[in-house]
Amino acid sequence: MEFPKDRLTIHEAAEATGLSAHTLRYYERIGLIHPIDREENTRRRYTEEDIGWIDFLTKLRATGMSIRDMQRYAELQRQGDETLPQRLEMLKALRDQVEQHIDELHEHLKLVQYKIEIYGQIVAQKELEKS
Amino acid sequence: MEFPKDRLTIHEAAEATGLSAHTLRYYERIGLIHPIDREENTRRRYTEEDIGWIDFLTKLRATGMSIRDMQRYAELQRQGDETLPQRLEMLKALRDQVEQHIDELHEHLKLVQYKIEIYGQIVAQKELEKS
DNA sequence: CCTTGACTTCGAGTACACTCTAAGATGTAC
DNA sequence: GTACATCTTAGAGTGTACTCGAAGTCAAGG
Repeated sequence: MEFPKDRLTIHEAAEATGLSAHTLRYYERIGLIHPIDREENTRRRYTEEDIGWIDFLTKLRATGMSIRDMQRYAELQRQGDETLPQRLEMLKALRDQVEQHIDELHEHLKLVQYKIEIYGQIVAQKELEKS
Repeated sequence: MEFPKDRLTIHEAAEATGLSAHTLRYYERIGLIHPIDREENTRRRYTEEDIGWIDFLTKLRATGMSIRDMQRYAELQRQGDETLPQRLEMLKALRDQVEQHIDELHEHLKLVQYKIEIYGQIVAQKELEKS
């Protein structure tokens, strides 16, 4: 068995974040995640803070931010507090994009909903005719 | 010059739909669009109806529907009215997906907004200190 | 000690959705 | 009728974001 662990193995981190171990290594390789500490051997051990950062990344991903932009954001983050204004700008741009995307989805949703109603009526009508 | 045209060339169709001529041919090749009529020569001429269908496709795309699913939908459409129930099901599934996606975007937007506020305060504070 | 299995790196492979190119045919302008 | 632009097809190439595989290392259990 192991020691009481406040730090997660790569598979536990994968479990916790919803990413695969492959993807976690990939993200680290391309600089989205800082080099994770290795404990007592060559293997990665993830802290709660690491998991928090990865969760934030997956949320950025889910908003549609590209890997390239996430790399840029992570790089700024590593450079410390003097990059706060740039990060703020990135987040504002992201917010605007996401809001626009949501509006567009609502627009398209209306059309889909309209088609559902039309098709639904026709299908219901045919059901009636059959009986 | 040409004859009074109620039908669009591929570039006019591209203009009208926001897709490229390349993409229009590609969509036709993979069966998203039925074979477009060729008028007086070998060249495609798009009707208003064609444009309408392509607009619908781009809206489906914009909701996140995959090319594969759009192929399936287009195939059902070609098979005629007896496939209405299946198409209805696809649209309902799409609607649910899009609604879920919008909810998720709202969730992430909240986080981004929160960060913007925090970072905004810190940045504003630093501005004050400088002066 | 030796097997088993999970970890490591790093480069190759995959899926998706285009996007472009080459080679040839055809239409339009002078 | 001869440039020149624009169309055609089929197939190759691109960008993005993973995803996998091979080959090697390491650690615990029997």
